[in-house]
Amino acid sequence: MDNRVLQPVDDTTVRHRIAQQLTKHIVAGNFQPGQRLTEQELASSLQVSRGPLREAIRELAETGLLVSVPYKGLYVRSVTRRDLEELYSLRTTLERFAFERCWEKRSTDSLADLSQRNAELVRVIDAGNDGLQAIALELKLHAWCYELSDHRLLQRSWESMLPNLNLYFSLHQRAHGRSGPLRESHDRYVELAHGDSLDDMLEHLTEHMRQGLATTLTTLGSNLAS
Amino acid sequence: MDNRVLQPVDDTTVRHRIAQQLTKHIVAGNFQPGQRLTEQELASSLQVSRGPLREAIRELAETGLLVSVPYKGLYVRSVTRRDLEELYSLRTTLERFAFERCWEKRSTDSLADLSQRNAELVRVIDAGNDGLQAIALELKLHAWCYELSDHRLLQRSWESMLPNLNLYFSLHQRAHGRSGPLRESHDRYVELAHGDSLDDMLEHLTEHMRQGLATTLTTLGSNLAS
DNA sequence: TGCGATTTGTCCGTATGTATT
DNA sequence: TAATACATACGGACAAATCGC
Repeated sequence: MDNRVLQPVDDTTVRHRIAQQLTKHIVAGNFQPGQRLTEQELASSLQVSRGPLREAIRELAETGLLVSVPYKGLYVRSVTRRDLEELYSLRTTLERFAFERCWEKRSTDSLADLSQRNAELVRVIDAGNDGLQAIALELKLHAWCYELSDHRLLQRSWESMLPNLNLYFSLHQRAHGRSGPLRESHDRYVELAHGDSLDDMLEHLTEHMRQGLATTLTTLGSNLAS
Repeated sequence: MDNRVLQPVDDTTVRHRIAQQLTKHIVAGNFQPGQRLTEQELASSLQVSRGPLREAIRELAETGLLVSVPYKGLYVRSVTRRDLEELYSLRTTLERFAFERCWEKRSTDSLADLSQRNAELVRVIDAGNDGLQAIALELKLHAWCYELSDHRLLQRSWESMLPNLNLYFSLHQRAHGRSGPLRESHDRYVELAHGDSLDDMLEHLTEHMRQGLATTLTTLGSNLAS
């Protein structure tokens, strides 16, 4: 029942803690998109030295949350319409692939797991007071097919998309006032995942993504950069 | 005519040079797969301090060429059959997506560019004395659809696969004696890219990948780890 | 055009934590 | 258990590059 949404964390290294802290701050909106960050500020505010901080910066730069330009500076990623379209289209491709890969691997246990994830998502949505948690649970629901696909490289790709998805959803929510994902938005998704037609699943998945992009674009609207 | 295959490099930072050097050494086989590396050795042999070295290590660890286990050590990636299958399957998915994306963007200029890349590949293969160059040119040929797709995130995905593909092909070549890609292996690929049927292109692409994986697996055979 | 200030990049010495023997 | 080797982390220093004046 506990079910930590966050990945089991290595608290062991400072570098990793810094990376998590930075990710959290960016997603939570404590930094403005496009804002410039200086290492000295970060180091002193996070109470760490520049060494592990710079290593953590390299990791976040790989996922795209931070943009590092040699000798010029460090910037928080700014989200453009193009970024959203690219992420959604690539994610659609990868999630379709994940379902193709996991389709034959489905079992009663794993399907029960999927339903469980949806139930928890619905529960938190109904509670209605923790949008960030709802976002995390929605992503945890979508993670199901990647985990089941048993494809480590695909899993890595998903995990590299995760921070960006978290950021986009979080921006969406802050723009839209308070609203996480819709309550029934994944019922058919889960239902089709239980069913017999992979084609139906893929088609709905594609439409689900298209819909998500559309609402995100309209909601964010003028809040997008460049 | 020059046409540097390698990306235009920032020589500006030591960190970047280290990352390139390490990549080159791993691909060239100067390190054994699974071999443990110590920072001090690397730092002294590369004549750099541990600071930028550790940052470069983070970058290579993200692409998978190096595996870093906190407080234990740093290891050169060892290639398993599963790794090959995963990379080929994911690459097939992404390259199909790239062609779908770039299909309408094709022009006489870009198609001439593609033919040019194939011509250079064939020329180096015929010369027959530079396998690594042939590998680089084959990858440059395949990069065409990613570049034309005008999808930065997809492009990034391709670039993160590149070092691994380089490594696999290089292993293949060292196991097979001296042999780069086959001379006519991409003629039909290029021909279909000029054609009118996206479906035919995608089908051939998928088969091309399947074939590549098969030959790689049989050639490497017992040289694979675990 | 140059100059100074700021910041990133780099190096080194040292101390601590961890794994392995 | 102790000891060794190494990764990790810290802090200070200097060099290099960028930006504003």
